[in-house]
Amino acid sequence: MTKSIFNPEIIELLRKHYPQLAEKPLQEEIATVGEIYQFKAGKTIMDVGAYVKMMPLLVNGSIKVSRENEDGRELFLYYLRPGESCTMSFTCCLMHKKSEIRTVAEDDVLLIGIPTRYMDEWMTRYQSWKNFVLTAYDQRLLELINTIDNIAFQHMDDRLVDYLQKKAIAQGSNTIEATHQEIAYDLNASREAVSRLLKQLEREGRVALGRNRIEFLDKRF
DNA sequence: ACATTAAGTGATT
DNA sequence: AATCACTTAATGT
Repeated sequence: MTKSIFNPEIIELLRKHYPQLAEKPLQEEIATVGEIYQFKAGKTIMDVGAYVKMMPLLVNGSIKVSRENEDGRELFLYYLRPGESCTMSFTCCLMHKKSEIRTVAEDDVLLIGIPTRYMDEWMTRYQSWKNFVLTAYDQRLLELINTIDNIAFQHMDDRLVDYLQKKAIAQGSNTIEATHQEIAYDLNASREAVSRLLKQLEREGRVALGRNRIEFLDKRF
């Protein structure tokens, strides 16, 4: 059993990235039971089927969240940004369920991990915690509905642009480093489809293409 | 120079 | 839109 030590560094991170968690006792409790974790780019943080033992509060970097279906095919869902937390982990924690999703560090990641056993009681003890969780849920749900729309209506071109924009934001650069194959895998599409759509975007002057590289020329991101 | 991997293309379903 | 078969281009050894 690890001894809980009050970590003032966490208070600082909370103040900076989670201003909505303003209650002093809550901050102090997080600083006592929470731990700071670092993950290198590309590292899997939580895999499908694993039991969730902590809830992450993302501080730095981006986390790619994707789902894997029965055939082992992957589908990109969304990116987590600093100030956001993984909605899935709440449910998984509370119900002691295995993870349905995989999370991978898109770039170098810094997060505060909170052991799952506190989720429940904080919901009743801290108003700001409750709000934080519910707001996160609401936002994520809306975004997922959006994603489902895109998939259901099979607008591959829109899905691709959406994906590229999110990836650009997640990587904090207008130049994306990825192969067409990798993108296709994330979108559950064929490589050729991605190549053709990217070609078209290039003809429209929206992107510049290179091997392993897609540069966004659009200014809005 | 050669092998390997990424990307582009046309045809077919 | 997926798959196939093939070409072309870029990169590593």
